[in-house]
Amino acid sequence: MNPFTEKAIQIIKSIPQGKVMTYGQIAKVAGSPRGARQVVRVLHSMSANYNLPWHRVINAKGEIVIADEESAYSQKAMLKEEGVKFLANGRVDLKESRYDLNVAEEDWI
DNA sequence: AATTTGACATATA
DNA sequence: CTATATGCCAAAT
Repeated sequence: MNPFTEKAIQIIKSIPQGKVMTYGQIAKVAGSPRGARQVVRVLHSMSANYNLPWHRVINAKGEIVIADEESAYSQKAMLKEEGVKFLANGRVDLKESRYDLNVAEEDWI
């Protein structure tokens, strides 16, 4: 694994309940500002193995754009359970629920 | 090894 | 707001 993937996993695991992060943010913090898609891959591929809270990862608009409707529905339900605020549009309130994370490099791994 | 593929982002019109 | 285009990089095939 490259550092990016490792960091991405750590970051995702560190997202607290009631908070969400965007793909772009995770990628950026993990070291690749344009690696949003890798975050997607990491999630989908590693979620089963690493027990990642994939449901706390959404796109930059706060909208759930997941291909699987069941997954999207579950995600929304879980987020609501955790206290994430949803707007009337069905979007997550990023202003309130986005988890801004600053990495100190050595703290990870 | 080479090519395709993604739970996407950002820019531009 | 929608639509189209382009970039991006690791995992999967």
